[in-house]
Amino acid sequence: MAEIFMIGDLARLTGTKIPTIRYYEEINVMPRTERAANNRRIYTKKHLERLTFIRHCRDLGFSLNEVRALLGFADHPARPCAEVDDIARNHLQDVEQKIATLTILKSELDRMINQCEGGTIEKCRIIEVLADHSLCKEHGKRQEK
Amino acid sequence: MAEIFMIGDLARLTGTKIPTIRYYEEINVMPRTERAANNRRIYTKKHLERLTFIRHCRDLGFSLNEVRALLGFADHPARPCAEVDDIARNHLQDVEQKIATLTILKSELDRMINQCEGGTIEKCRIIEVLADHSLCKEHGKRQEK
DNA sequence: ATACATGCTAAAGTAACTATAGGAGCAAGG
DNA sequence: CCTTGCTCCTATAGTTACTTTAGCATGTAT
Repeated sequence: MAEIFMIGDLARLTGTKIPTIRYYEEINVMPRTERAANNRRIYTKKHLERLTFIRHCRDLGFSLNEVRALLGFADHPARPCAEVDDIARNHLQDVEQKIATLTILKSELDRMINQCEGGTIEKCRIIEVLADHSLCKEHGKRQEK
Repeated sequence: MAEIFMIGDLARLTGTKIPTIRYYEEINVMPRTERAANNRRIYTKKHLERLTFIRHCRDLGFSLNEVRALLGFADHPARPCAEVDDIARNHLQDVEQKIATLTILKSELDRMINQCEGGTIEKCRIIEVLADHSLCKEHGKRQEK
């Protein structure tokens, strides 16, 4: 039995705003769907999965272009590995890089927060750390792509 | 002796593009400065420090509005720093969540690549992993501000 | 029958820049 | 003296990934 969803259902189930879903359709990240007699979009479980996938990727910091590439994997599961291997490795590197950067970021935030003793701003280490680049362990490595 | 800087100096010293500095001025994150006879912006060490602060915040993923708030705090050293702490803690949570999910994604990519030995990726679980809502601890809280 | 929710399209607005066009000021080289 | 090259200026448009608004049609509940 084919379960069907309206756009609002997808929105609720994935935590995406309705115009965003329509936007994804416009830029061909989500496919154009069938329409009901009243012109409303009709979605299936496949669409729900695809949208969930897209949103997770976005949450993880992939650009929509990267998401398009990742969707490429999902869309052609039978493609020979050789064609895909490269892309996969690149994405892995991407992910590793992101984890690394976020980990550094986390430790800085940790450090900042722990040094703050709840006094006044005058003595707030957070502000101090943010103001003084030399207190930052990692520098010179701004902007990835 | 008052050291002065031109916009290009600030750009070099902070790793910011020149149009970005002008943009910061336009949106009042950086102040309007004095101009030299030839209409060029003149900056001082204060400006350099402020820009460094801003860039550091941005690198750590704070929005410009958050930066504005942080700059406001920095300007009022006598106030309690609980609010600063709050902004930082919220941000830390975000970052921790992202690391957790990326780590799952990484192991999935690892697995995909290792399993790929000249065959096909019939069992591409990547979409399942990323489409699986249950792997996402935090949901319903997409979109912070 | 009349709210009120839900859907549609099209267009404009937002954040945080980045890029492009066109032009001025000034030092050094031929 | 003139041109080349560097840095600066303003103003405008483009980019990414959405969000908001306007105006209207349809569907469901009372």
